[in-house]
Amino acid sequence: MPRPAPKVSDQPDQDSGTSQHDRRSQAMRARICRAAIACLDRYGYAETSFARVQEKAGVSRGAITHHFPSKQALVAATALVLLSKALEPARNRDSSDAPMPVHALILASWDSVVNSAGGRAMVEILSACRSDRALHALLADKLHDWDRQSRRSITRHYVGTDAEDAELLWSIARSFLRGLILHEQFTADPAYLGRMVERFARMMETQLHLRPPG
Amino acid sequence: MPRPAPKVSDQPDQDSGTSQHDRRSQAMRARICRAAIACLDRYGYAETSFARVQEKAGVSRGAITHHFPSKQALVAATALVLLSKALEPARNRDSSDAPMPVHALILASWDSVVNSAGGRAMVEILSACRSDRALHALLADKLHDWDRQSRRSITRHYVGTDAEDAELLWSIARSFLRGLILHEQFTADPAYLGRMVERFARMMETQLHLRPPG
DNA sequence: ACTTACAAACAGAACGTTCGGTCTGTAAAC
DNA sequence: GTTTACAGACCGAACGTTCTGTTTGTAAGT
Repeated sequence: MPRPAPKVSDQPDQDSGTSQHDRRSQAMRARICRAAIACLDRYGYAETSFARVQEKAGVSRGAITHHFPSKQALVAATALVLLSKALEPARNRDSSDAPMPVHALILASWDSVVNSAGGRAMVEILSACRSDRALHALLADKLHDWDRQSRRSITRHYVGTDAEDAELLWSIARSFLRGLILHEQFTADPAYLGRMVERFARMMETQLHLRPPG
Repeated sequence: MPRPAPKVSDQPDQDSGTSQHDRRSQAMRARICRAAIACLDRYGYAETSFARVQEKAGVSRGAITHHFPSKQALVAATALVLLSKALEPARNRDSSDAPMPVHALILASWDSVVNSAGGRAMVEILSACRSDRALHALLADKLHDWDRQSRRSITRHYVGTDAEDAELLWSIARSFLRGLILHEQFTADPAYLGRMVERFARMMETQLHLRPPG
């Protein structure tokens, strides 16, 4: 028995990243995913090709195909990066800091999550999931998990009219903000989107409230 | 002066369709667009190719390229078909019939407009407009016109807290319903979407009301 | 400590397929 | 007889994927 079996999983272990191989590898993956986000935002899922990502990231073709066996695998990995980012605004309020008021939470979600390169890339990915079976197979479970996590995170700090109302309302808010990205095609005035967010936040704070302490 | 100049506009005149040529032509265009809607729904914008539409419509390649010089032109024409359909639920209430209550209006918009093959196709088109410059050029003005028309149609029958509030709220509702199409990727339970629509409608009817008669 | 073995990390050429667009040919309407 | 409405072959480009090198880190044997 000469040596240990080579790593099979493409999901790196918790304690990996210590060796030079792993560190280089992770850095390359992150670099490629960052380029993929930019391409998804600018060109959309269909026009996001290996060639485009390769150019944007400044890496070789082989580097991409080595880490991601297919286009779907690349986009799925990129989606996981985006999802973990999208959980942060709620997560950093979990422990010591006080949660934001509903109005501020919605405005912040729009400004720093949905209406950003990452947010627009995520819309592209969700849209692609509808028709790309391979992508759907790679992402469906992860999206369901993330959704559960997001809803649980909200009910910890906010309440509606009953127990499950808060998560229902927050799902509504997420849907609205996502739809707003597409609404940009209907109006030439970008400020109108801001007015919509503001009005929506005003409506939401009549239904969703900070959970009273204790 | 031998004959009138050949048709240039892809928008048929009001009084056309009388000759056999025109009737056949319009029927073919409608047939192709109907197939395009099905393809956009099932395969998405990127995978909606001439070959797919050709197969779905049961026509030759030449028939498509004859009526639509480019893929973008085909999709743009399809979008116009969908937009005119999406205006109907509000339009048939314009004259004799009484407008629907807010709650019913939202549920009806979801069931018969957004959550249908046409509604999902429209989401694909709006998403594609973000990155496809040629498609954007063909559709931007039409979308802006449609948006104005939709907002005007709403303010005729509904009121919010002030003059422009109703159209703001209706734009919000449209964005939410659109975003809901993409939310389907987050939950394995399709009934959850229905609960979201119901809850949203309940929230909306506290802000948007039927215009009092007179 | 030095060699050897080997797998992972790239690099880049090559592949077959499919795409959107064009181009020629034919039949029917006007 | 001229134009329109199709039919279908054809083309170059771009796509995702696969393949064959080359380099590099690292652990095992000596």
